[in-house]
Amino acid sequence: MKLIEARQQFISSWGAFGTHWGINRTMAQIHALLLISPDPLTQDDIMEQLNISRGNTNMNIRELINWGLVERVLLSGERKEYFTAEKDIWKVVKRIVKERKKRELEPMLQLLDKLEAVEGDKRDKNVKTFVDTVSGIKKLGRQADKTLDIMIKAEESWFIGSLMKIFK
Amino acid sequence: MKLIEARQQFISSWGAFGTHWGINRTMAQIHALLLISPDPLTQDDIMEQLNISRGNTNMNIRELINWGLVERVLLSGERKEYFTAEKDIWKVVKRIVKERKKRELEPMLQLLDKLEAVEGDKRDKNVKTFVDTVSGIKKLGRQADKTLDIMIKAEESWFIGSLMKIFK
DNA sequence: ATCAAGTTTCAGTATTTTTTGAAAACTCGA
DNA sequence: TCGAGTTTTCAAAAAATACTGAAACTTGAT
Repeated sequence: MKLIEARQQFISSWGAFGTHWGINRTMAQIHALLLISPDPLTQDDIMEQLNISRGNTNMNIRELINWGLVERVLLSGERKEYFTAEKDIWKVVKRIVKERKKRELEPMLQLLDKLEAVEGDKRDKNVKTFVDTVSGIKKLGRQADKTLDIMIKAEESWFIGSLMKIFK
Repeated sequence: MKLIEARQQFISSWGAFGTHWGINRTMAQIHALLLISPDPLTQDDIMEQLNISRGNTNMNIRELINWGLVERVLLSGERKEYFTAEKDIWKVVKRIVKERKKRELEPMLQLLDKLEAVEGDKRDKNVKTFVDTVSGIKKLGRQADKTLDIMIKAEESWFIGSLMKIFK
């Protein structure tokens, strides 16, 4: 397979992959493109390579910057802004985990705390089932929260090494 | 907070949560409703409680059954089908992990194997960056794959216990 | 202060995804 | 075999989401 074809396939699969995880196709594709580009790219480079409009490109780059996956680079003597992606995949994963934890897991746990304190007699099976379900999710959620915290701080080598030992 | 209100909030948040993870709102809400219902429900119960159409209800229940999160129950003497959700959250998580691994992670790893073998000279920095990126993702992906396999087989108590010891 | 290069915004449009509802198909007792 | 009760399908409609392109804005050199 030629490089040009392989790049195309990587970008398109990364886009499709993203959509299964609540990330929009274009954002994932821009990320993919930057991941496999040795040098920083301009907005125009990205527009041209992915065949998307200026507005779309701009919005999605901004979102990637919010997620901490892409950064602006200013090349001396250049007026244009360049963009580059973090290439260390372990760092990328940690960033994503950290953001999603903050945006989704933590608010969910807060809500569950509130819901667990529902009024009512636990002898009512509706109340009992509700409280038991909420408690169960909360317990596992809290555990996940702690585990992810440690993962976020870990070095890749340490992380993989530990897991290998622990998990058989 | 009254039970009725708490249930409503749980269902609606679970639905919103789902949409961030590539799961459609209705499917997540039906799952939520079944999780907090002590007894099996019929299609009509679900339609009524969530205010959705028969077709929508039917398709999403079927999808939940495909995921192994919900099962049909036949009550003796009843013509109607009833549905119930697995209540053990650890089992639910394992099922979801197992399915998504099969549907998404494994195909991605296969693709990466193919892409890594791209033709071209590694002294070309475009080739080098591409291959390095793909290899990096593959390496982490394989690790995740192994780790998730072990998690899928694990008991909740063992899992939490181990993590607690290892991670601090 | 002006201008040109570059960036951002956002109303309108297009696309994708989800939902509806009615018809078809199925199921089983009489 | 019939038919009432029930489930399933799917074309069309609605809703949600993403994308475009042109105007507004920003920046920095002259």
